[in-house]
Amino acid sequence: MTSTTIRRMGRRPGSSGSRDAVLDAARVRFAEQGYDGATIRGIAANAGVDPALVHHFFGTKERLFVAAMHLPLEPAKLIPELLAPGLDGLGERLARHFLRLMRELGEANPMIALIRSAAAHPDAARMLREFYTRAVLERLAAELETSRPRLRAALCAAQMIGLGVATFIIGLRPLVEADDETMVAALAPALQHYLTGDLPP
Amino acid sequence: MTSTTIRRMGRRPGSSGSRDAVLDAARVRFAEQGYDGATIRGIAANAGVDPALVHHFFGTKERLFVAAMHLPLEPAKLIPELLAPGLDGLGERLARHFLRLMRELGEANPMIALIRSAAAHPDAARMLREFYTRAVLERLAAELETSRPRLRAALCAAQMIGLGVATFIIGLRPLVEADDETMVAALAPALQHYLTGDLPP
DNA sequence: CCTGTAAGTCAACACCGGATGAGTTACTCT
DNA sequence: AGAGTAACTCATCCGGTGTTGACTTACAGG
Repeated sequence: MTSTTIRRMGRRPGSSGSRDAVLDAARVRFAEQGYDGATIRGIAANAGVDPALVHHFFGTKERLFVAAMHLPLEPAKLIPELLAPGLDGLGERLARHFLRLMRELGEANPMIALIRSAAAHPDAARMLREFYTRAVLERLAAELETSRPRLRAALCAAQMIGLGVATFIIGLRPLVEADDETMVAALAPALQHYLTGDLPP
Repeated sequence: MTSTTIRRMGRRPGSSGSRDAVLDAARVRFAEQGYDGATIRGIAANAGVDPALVHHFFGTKERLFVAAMHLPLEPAKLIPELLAPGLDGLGERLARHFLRLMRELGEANPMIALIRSAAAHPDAARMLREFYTRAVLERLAAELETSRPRLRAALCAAQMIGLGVATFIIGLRPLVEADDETMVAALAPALQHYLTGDLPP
């Protein structure tokens, strides 16, 4: 696991990419263990670097966390793109996009990291809530031409969060083993119902 | 917060109920902070008791956890009860039961505690997975007369887990504020679709 | 009454993780 | 070439945690 590279004092020749190595390692460990579970020492070891260097770059564990969690997501582009073809089939497009994203992010999945961290760390919960509310919920609500758009967006979010938790954190086998097409077939109608189905006023 | 009761050495006269106080406090703190976040000292303080007494009763933090997490659920009774009236309306009955359960459990909710703990603690994830698989999924699968019953049960679980996380851990406002009837109207058709809708073989 | 046992406290240990400050080496700019 | 700064390591501190062992007080059974 920890590479047995020889360490010496002082700066290395050339550009080392240590900063990025730390960020990558942080993403993986935060995703695997959450904010509290991940340790600076562990992240540093994965990055092949002294723990103090992490502090040199990022100051505190908290600042490292927010630096590592910058999502590779552009809701500002994504949402109009998903909405463009209209409300018909939106549930399916959402399901497909979500599943693809989960697969692509792999073991350094910042969404899983945030959920894991939110579990024991109210600040992370707040980050997640505020990010989602501002970046997704409000934006989607503005473009969804239905009743109670915020509630609908939140219901979709809950479904996708639940899928992530059940699959990647709890590891329920039927979900882990299901292929994407099956999941799309299962999810799309439910999401579509949340988005456009009848709701009491 | 911490009561300023006078402590003295040795056993107290009468029956103190300390053991139960510790269990109650443990349920609350584990639910609020997860396994790692909750501390023996904190639990002991809430119970108005010395930390060492917790060890005296339960030995280790882990054993306290499993003692505190014994769910007030009887899936063996619950599932036949929900299934008895048939597949029609099962989604709605499930939704109603789940929402009522969540409300009743309040701040000492062991399900939230388990999810929080599972986030950073693989053992808790395993507990949750095994409990759910054995007590709910297999039992439900045995009685659900549809295709792919395990996947269907897991999809329902994912939806309910997601609702719990989004509402109680992340705190998405539209979900926190929605009344039960609205939630039933939203959830029931989705759950019903998971249970009896079309799925690829 | 007396003895074992359970309930209860206190003080301390050992460990771990975040943080710090000093010291070292390399790049960059003038 | 020289000075300043950034990258880097080492040793250490400090607080918080689970856990332990010794000790004290009450209860229950013979």
